[in-house]
Amino acid sequence: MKKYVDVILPLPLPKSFTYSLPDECAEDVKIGCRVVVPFGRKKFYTAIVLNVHYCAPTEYEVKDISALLDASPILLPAQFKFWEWIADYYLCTQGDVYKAALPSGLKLESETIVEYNPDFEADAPLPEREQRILDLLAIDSQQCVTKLEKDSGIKNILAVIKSLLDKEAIFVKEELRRTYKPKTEARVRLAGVADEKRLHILFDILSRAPKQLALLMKYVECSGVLGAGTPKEVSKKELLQRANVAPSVLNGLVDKKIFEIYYHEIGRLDKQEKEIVELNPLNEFQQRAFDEVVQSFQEKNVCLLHGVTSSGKTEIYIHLIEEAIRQGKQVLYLLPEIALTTQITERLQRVFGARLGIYHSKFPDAERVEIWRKQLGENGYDIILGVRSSIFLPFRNLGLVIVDEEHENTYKQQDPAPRYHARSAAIVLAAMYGAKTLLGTATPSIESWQNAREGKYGFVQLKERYKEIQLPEIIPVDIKELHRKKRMVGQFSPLLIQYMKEALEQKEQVILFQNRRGFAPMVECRTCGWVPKCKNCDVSLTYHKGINQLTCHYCGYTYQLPKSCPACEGTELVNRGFGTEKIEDDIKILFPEAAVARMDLDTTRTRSAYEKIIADFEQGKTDILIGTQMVSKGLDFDHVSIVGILNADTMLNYPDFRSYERAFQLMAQVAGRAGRKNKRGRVVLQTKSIDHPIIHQVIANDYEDMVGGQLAERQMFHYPPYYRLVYVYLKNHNEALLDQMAAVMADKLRSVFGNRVLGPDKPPVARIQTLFIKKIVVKIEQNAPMGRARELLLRIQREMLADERYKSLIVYYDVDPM
DNA sequence: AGCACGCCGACT
DNA sequence: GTCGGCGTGCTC
Repeated sequence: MKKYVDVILPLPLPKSFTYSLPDECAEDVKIGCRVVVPFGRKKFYTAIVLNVHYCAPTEYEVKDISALLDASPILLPAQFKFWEWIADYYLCTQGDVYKAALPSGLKLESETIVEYNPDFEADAPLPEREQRILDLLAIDSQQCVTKLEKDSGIKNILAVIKSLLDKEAIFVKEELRRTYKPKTEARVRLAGVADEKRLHILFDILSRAPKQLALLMKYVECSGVLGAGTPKEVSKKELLQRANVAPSVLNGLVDKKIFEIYYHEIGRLDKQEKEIVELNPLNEFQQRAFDEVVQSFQEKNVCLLHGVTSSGKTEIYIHLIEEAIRQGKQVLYLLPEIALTTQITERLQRVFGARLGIYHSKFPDAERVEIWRKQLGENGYDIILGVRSSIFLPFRNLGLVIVDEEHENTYKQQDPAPRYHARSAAIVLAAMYGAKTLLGTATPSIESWQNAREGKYGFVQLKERYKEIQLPEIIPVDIKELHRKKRMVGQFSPLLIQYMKEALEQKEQVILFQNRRGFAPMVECRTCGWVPKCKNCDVSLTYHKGINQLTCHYCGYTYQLPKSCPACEGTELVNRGFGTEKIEDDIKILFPEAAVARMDLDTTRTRSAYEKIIADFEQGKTDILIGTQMVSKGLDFDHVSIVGILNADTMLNYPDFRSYERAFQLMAQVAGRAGRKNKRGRVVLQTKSIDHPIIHQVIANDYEDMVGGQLAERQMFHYPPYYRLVYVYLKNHNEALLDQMAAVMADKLRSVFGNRVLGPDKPPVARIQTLFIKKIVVKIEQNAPMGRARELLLRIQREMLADERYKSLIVYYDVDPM
């Protein structure tokens, strides 16, 4: 009987697709295996088998799968359940989840390759664009479409290719791009027999080639080929190193057919055993917190650990991990992207050695593929330390999930779908495995705080700082007043400059913090006030001094900086706004002697760049570190005596219901970087709103006061944690039609959800790549059944799209937006 | 998503 | 009159 499979494709399509299995692989296909399938007219995708059955579809013609990629599943059954939950809860497709979950090395896609036909002779001169493609193909006869498009600069390249194809000037084929290559090592062995007799003959032959002879001897020594048992394998690199000869010597021996080179597949993962140190004993307060956490896990699945900065939360995590491993369980330790530094990885590596695996988006993809594979087997890592996406890794026996810095909003994926929150998803994942979740932070998110207060989560507090480091002194500076009196030097108050001077004189370090949000550097015409904007998106462009270009932060499009203003022809285009780059320039003028480093998205593109900035600062090579929120995360520096918060108002004025909460968290975290073992640190907090309650709460480090105030507001205005939010985004090319559709959709929503619906509104960025956007907010009571609300939302979406007039509407959701 | 088909305006 | 623009629909 013919066998069929239902598969998930890596596309935002709501349903699965059915393919038939050719007889050769009918027996071997299992749920969770990857298969290559043809989809649409020419494309091939890697799909995941969801289901194997004998039920022949009748509505359409079924295609065969093209290939089976796995002998055994690469997804464990528990993961399917988890994917389903994510797709359901966050209102996206399983294909969206699949795309986010697997490292790209496991998702091969086909690519169209264009090949030149050498027999082609043109009857007539070709159109210019077609000729241009052929000229490119003359250089390299086989190229992929994307490359040709880039090199030729032709916009609608498909039409040109189709025309050339009709003339039989070119051929096309679909090829699977194999992104994952196993790492191999070149190894050396003797060609032919390797007994003592032959070796003596070889020694004689080489008597006049001393270098080659020495290399052969070294090989004999390394491989133990004359000893008993099988000779050891010898890597080329190691042999050359130990014999201390040039590669040409080895090549000579290969040419003489004495040696041969072969390649052996090796893993990329670090296997070398590290020296393992004993756990640090917990101090009295940590021990008490540890016991309380263990206690709370007796009754509750989730526990919130609220520990002030530098209270040694990590040490408690380490002891909990140790405990979980002793019980034969696996641990997932989540960190926000920016906090995953060498500091924490080294600390864990020292204790857990090779039992620790690290999963980070800045690691090479091939390495992530290998970690995935290792996790599938029986001896996966005991601990995975990773970012948001590591919740998708396979686990056989998960026992504990730690979400460190749980308040961090980078745990929420913004774009593209799935727009999931790794904290919430991790709690669900843990529950599926019967595992426990620990949320740790110095400044809990209001949601988690509320859950703890209501008894849904356990709650443990740790109020004593480690080694009695004092909390820093926070000094507010009213820059509104100083600006009025013209006492400010650029972005710096006299007090901050004075403190910085003192610190630098005493060889102490300084951190300056400038929130990026709302403060991107822009260019403005001094004469008419013209500001360059993106031609696709409704945003002003950001100026990057390093590359002297303007970039759109939404679509990534770059522009040359115009020489004169296109509106008034004025030539004075000035820099507006104070990004970290501008501050760096000013500091270099104010403190020419000081070594300055900047840490923001631009300077930390690569993992090594990021680590270098931190290492330099740690080792005192840098005196002043200027940065965005990145500097606030989980870094412990020993010689920072001054922290400057340059402008608190950018955080307070952000138009978002979470802005006060976030401002408090950010400032509290940044302030926590100041202070050393024997000297109290100082934080200069510059603000124009000196009387703002949040400023007072930061100065007093009064988290509970902040929460109290915020909870009251959230309850009054119907926001989380009392209500769940769902943002409904609507997109269309036609602005007028979009407005109309948004109004209709909002009415429909109001007819079911009543006054829980807000909008439609224009979001801050109302147009992205020629698509106009509208946003409708739906608020749902925290204790209302979410499943029912989701059904209603989806029903209304179906109704809209069923209408002849509205079928060009694009709808997507952001559940629990940040 | 990505690709083909089909309908409209600006050019030879 | 055709070429090439993009809106619409379908993919097992």
